[in-house]
Amino acid sequence: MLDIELIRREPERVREALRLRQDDPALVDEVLALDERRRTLLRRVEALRAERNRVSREIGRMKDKAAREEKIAAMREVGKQIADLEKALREVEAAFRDKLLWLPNIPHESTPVGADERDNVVVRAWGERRDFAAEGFEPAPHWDLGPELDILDFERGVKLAGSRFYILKGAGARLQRALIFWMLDRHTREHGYTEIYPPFVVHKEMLVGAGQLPKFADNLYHDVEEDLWLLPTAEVALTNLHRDEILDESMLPLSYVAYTPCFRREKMSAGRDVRGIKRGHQFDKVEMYKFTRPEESYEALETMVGHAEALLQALKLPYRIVAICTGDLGFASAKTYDIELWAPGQGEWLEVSSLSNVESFQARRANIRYRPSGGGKPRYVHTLNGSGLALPRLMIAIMENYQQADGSILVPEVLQPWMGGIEVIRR
RNA sequence: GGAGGGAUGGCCGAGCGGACGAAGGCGACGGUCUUGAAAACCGUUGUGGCCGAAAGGUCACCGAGGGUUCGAAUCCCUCUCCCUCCGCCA
Repeated sequence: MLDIELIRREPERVREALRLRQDDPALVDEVLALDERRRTLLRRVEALRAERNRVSREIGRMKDKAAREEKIAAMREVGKQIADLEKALREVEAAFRDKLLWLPNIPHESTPVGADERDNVVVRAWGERRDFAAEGFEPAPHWDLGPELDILDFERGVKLAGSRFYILKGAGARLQRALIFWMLDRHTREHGYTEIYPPFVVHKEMLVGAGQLPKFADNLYHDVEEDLWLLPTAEVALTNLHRDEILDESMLPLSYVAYTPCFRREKMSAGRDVRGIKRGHQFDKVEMYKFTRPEESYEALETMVGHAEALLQALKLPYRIVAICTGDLGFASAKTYDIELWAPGQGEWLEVSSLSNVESFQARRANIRYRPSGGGKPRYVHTLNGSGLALPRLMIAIMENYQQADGSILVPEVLQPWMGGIEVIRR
């Protein structure tokens, strides 16, 4: 959510932000019009309430019966007016808040300007892509390797839950578990994160707080009976950990990491990436999350990118870091880096991590503030989120990059302690 | 799922229709005193909105949402959460 004062003060800046995102800037003017109506009504209601409060206090002290009745009758009228205005105000306020929730974040000045993903900028790359031609064989895609090795079963996944569901089996399931354990260990022991195990379902308000609702309702699963919503990412739970709290500045920065499954309906991606495990309705992810002071959030973003990179370097997987341009930027984000891995089998770059500084966008929605050490008014924190890392795509990259000519897959060295002695996955 | 009890400021806790944004205590902060500290004493100590250049004014918030009333922390209704007992269950 954006600061309404900023929108009032610099509407053109907000309109420009929407244009940069390829969104319609008219939303800004709708918000401003509602804000104006809201304040007009507020002033009128409050003036009447002030009068009622004043006269009611008088009535309490009055002895003269007739004069008293007269005042009560007058206030009864005022009460009716107040009730009418309050109803109008409630409606305008609801509309105002709703509109405000549809406004995306303002891109940071360092976010590259561009229309769509073609304008994203590769900021650096690490590692050498393996030369399969020199080794004399064609790398196979994971959707062939997995079933061949009996570690991946698409048919039975579909049988249980429909398309876009799959089963990991044997060494495949174990490899994913090894990755989760190993990543959590690195983040908690070396990168200073506190591990969190959250509920996998949350109240609707948590999704509003994190920015998924109202705009992305299509992509979420929810339980109608209890109105509980399945996490599309652990970010939703982590954002709301400190909802409605005023933190001490000395507590900041707070760094959390959580492993959770993530659930997405993928309605909007129907027909895209249907092969393999790249885009499922359910996937696992280890998520990093930080609450920082505003002054240090951009530094924290770079640090967090480093934490994700450290994992890929340890896994010896070649990757590149991409700065997402304004036209491709996520709704809540001011600045985002994606980390992409090369998948030689299916021949494409895979996004295994998306790391964003959303500044105070989520903090405003979820009301997360901190008290400056020197005293003074509470201020909104900045929050950052980043995958560290997403499992299916990491699995794809490992399977396809570590495959051998005979169809077996080597287990990356750092994972071997977690694999119970398995060094090579073979039939 | 059934029966009963509860939810008040950073914490504890009073208030149960009229000057209550809320007694009292604790904690925290500032001051007096002291070589320093403690004790004692004095003072300060919530959040948000609206109007205003500011000073200040005003509104709202006593779990949440409705309602009754001239007036609600206090009365009524609905919901949520917590506690105790019973039932059921990984």
